[in-house]
Amino acid sequence: MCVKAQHPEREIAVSEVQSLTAFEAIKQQDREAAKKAIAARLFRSGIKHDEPVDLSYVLQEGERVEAITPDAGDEALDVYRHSTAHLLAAAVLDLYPGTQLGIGPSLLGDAKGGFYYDFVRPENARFTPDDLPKIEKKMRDLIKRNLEYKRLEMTKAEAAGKFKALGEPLKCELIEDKAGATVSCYTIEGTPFVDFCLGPHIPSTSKIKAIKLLSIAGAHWKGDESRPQMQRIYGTSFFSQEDLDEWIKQKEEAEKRDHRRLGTELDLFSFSDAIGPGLVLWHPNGALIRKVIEQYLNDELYRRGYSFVNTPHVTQSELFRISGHLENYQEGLYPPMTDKENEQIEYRMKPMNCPFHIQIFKARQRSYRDLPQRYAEYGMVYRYERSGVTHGLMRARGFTQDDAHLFCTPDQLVGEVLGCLDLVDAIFKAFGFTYKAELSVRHATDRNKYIGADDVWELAEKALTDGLNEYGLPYVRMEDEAAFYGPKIDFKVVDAIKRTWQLSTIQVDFTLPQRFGIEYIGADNARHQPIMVHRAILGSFERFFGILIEHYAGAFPVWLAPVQAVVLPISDRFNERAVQIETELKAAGHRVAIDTRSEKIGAKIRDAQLKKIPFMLIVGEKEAEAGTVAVRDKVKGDIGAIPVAEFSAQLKALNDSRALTT
RNA sequence: GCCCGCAUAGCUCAGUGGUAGAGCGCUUCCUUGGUAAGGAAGAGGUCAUCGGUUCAAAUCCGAUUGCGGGCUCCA
Repeated sequence: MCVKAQHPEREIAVSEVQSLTAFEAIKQQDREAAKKAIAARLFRSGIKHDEPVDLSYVLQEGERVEAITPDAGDEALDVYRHSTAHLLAAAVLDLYPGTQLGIGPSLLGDAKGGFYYDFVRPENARFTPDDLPKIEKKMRDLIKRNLEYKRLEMTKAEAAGKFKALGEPLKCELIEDKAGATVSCYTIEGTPFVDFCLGPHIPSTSKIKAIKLLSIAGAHWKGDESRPQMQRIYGTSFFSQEDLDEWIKQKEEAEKRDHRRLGTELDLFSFSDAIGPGLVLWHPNGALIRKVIEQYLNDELYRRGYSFVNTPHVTQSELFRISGHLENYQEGLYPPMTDKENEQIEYRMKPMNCPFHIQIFKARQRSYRDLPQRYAEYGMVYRYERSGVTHGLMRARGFTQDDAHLFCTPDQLVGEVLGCLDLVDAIFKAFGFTYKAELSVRHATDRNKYIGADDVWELAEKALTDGLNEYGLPYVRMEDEAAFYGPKIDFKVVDAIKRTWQLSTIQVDFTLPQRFGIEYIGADNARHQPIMVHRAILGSFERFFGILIEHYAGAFPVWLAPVQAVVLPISDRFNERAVQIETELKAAGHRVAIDTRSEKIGAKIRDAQLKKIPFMLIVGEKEAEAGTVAVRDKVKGDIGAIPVAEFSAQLKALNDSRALTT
């Protein structure tokens, strides 16, 4: 057998060898790479094979390999963490015999950790947080012993028999699910651990350099709530202690930005047990920021030909029976209220605004000349999120959508899509977010789960695609991700610490116009069904505010800051002058506060810094005499004294341009 | 809804069966100062709620509520 081992740059012919392993092949080209390698990338007839392979893989004719070394990024980390998950399971089996194994994959780019393994302990025994250090210690012991990861290939029947004997029914179930005659298993030498696993894995435990177990969580087998719940242990691992430390540091940084913590510290919002879970109280500072955002949105919407509407928070259930929500989203609705005078009638808190906007459309006869109609509303909706899923502002039971519904003719659809794209772009830029677009279309062949005729779907998809192309916005096409009622474009923003959040959506809907029987009179004097577009930019004000708080780490830019500048007199002697300055700036429309406490200037500055106020205006002897303020920028520090009017003009410029930095 | 954990002053948190603590914040007084903490005194708690064990419970047990980490769900 002649096997060619190859380096990306230089091809080296390898002489006749028997059973050349990936490791040996790599070693012949590059001893250093072989030393660092944790797995190998396999090529068959020059084409990269789907799955990477173990270093112990025996090369077949026409195959070549490259080393996967720690600097290979996610590809390497994936193998490495998967192997760490196995190490975790081996340690658990060693410490807690009789534990059943679930699955143990690696996770990449996940805040929860780098891997997990699911377990079931015998006789309802449970892991507690105290167990984590013990397990971690055992993992380190196993690392020190440099134990080999071994791959075993066998028939399905053999594997099933093996796991049955081991008392691993869950593994047997997984094997049953797999197609194909042969399956692979992995062991870690010297431990009781055997796993049904595709691989590949690192050659031995000593490759693992830095580990940390993070948390214990409940998780259902195969994510199915009707199946028993298991205990999941989350952990992470890195190629070096430095990388792990860096990750921990970043995690701490994210925790410092937690909107729930900052919401309390900066007095932005709260929840009250007296009111109920997931129902937000906007405090003056938070509500002010929200008003500023709303005003900005108002301007953008008016300019783009939107009309504002207002609709009630409750409605007779009938409305949502017609829309189909009652049937499909019963679980997510607050329970009904019965009419006091007629038991036949029940009311619901509204989970969506669309049927209300449709009623406005239906309130009179519409001509094609009236279209498009663009109804916008900051509509508060109520969804009964299951207890245990609410999460600060990010997941609330009552929230306010920046909702709009566009009713248009088929010809107008592309234009409306373009308008939405332009709006999305303007708004995300104002807040300093970059973003990505995803076009979700229906399944390529399976059409059963969608409603609406093919030609309408094609029209809608074409309108969205044409819009994206005409606007010049790159996008990812997502097959099989469309809603059952139409295709959509979703937007994901990237925040200051590189996390992504889904915010906006533009959805074409064929269902509701049909269900509610809305129509317009066309130029042909016939009745036609309008096309309806749902669109939200921020999604919900509550969630968007939470994201903004974390994005800015609580330090809002001037145009959003609840207090834009605080006047700090050096001593009581200058309080009077300070009040004058405060009054003058307030009269000019700025949001200004004053600190007349009998504290030293250092303390006043410190407090203003902690409140993240953009500007501090210090007034002492010199400034009082000269009619100036000594300006201290929160970020840049002391930037010198200028006349009050000049500061006012500068602040106005920053505010009006919605500058993100000073 | 489910699994695990947590609940002590406005906030952050000590307190392992025997009369409730700290720092910050708050109030008052002193201090009147030049770019991230001046000093002193004081107020503030049915230890989430309900029940149980005990001579005695913040502390042990059970339930409830809320919060946190996950699972699941997300029109």
